[in-house]
Amino acid sequence: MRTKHSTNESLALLNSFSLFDCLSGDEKLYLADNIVHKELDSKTALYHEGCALQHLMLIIEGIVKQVKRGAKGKELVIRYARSGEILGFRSVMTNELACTTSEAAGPVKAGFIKKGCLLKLVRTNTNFAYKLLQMACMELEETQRFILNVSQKQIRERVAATLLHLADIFQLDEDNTLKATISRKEIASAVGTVPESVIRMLSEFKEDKLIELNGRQIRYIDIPKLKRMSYSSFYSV
Amino acid sequence: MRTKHSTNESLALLNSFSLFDCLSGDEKLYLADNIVHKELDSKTALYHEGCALQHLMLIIEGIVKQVKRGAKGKELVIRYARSGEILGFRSVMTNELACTTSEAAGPVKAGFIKKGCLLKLVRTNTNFAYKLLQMACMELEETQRFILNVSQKQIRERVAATLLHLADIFQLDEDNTLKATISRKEIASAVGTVPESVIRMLSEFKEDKLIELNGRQIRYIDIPKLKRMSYSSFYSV
DNA sequence: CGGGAGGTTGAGTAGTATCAAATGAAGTGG
DNA sequence: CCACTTCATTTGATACTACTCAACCTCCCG
Repeated sequence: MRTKHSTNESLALLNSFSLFDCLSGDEKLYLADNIVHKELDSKTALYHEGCALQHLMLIIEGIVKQVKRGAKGKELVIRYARSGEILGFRSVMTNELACTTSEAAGPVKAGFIKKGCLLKLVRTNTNFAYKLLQMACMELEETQRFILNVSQKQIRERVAATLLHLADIFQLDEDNTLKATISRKEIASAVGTVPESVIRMLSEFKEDKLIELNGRQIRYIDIPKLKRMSYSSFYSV
Repeated sequence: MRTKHSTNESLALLNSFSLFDCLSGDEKLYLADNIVHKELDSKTALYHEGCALQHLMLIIEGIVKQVKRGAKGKELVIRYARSGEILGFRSVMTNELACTTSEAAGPVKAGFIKKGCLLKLVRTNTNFAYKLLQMACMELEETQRFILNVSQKQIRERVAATLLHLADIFQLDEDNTLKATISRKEIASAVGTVPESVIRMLSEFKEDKLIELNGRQIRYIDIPKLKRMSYSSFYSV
């Protein structure tokens, strides 16, 4: 779904992304005029693995789940991106195919910026290029930490870490309940395991009074203990 | 060990890195005057995890092993970088601490460029910033693929993939023997497992006539089969 | 010759995945 | 409102992978 927006609205949007701080007024105006706003229903894909991306995407509102498909079609959630973050710059920058699929986890408002439009700015404004570079580097570090997580930790620690990460991303309500209902299968994809293993761990955590479960609702009881459990996690800190 | 080099030598060096293609003559000159050449013995560290890096490092000759320390001190080889590649730009760009340790795998010649010197170029030459950005993005993709590898594949496939990767990095001699002798422990770190598991796999591979072993020497017999084995590997292709 | 480090092998085991079955929840259509 | 279907979740039993631990071997060096 594509919606119309005034230049002013688009400008305000740009100003809410620190990435664009370094743009001049003219540059912002140029960009603002070239942003297409879209509202996406839950589970709609912003782009698919294997496609050549033509746009950089700004998440204005909502959460976007970035997924990578592995052998046997087993999915792995690489990252949950939230409002203020951007998507697709890897493929846009390198001209290579997207190596992940991104889909809305819940209703999402996003801004699409044409590749050429972005590249023009990158090539004329060094500070902007520098800022993007920093972003890429930070994402790189996160990803490298993630490797240790998946390769050296046990399921118990990873489930704990994932729960904390989900709390951080989707937030908790006043009752300490996760503001999102996520299927066991999806949690498994984020942990890097199968749903059964997740269920067993959640049951254990419930037994140990770390969390309470009510259908898909998860209420966090003992967050400090979860943190200790996920020790050396890249999620926490 | 630090050695003196003429500006001309340094210039020639810069020209061998495609990264610097986009620099003007003056910029290259500036950089050339600010490169410190070092020759490092095997196992010498170029930098340590947890340090704030003050230099970008160019690998002029040799292989550098990038390692990350996990829980219980278990090491994981994130990457083998070869001549023509650069190290340390993540930390230099983001001002964050190095999240890996890099050490020479065999004798290495490297060029060190001061952080400030590099940043000056990044901030004045957009094409250069863009090029660095592309590099970061490519490394990001590799790292993401690596995640799938470690998280979804079995040891057998990962050992096969690692053998192929090692062959790619260190090259084979006319006898198809790996031009490097690597301890089982190090192979294990690259695979993400313990030495015993590596040994068992290597023995199996030997049994199946995929490789021949002679102490630390590995001779590759059936590379196509190894490739099939490591299917969907990020190393091969 | 003794000691140490790396390498190899085997036995035992912990941790996960797989498979199958039972339960529960959410429609759907009569 | 109730059967019927379908899908997600849960639980149990079992298989298997890969790690741990311990013993032994081999080579090298003092």
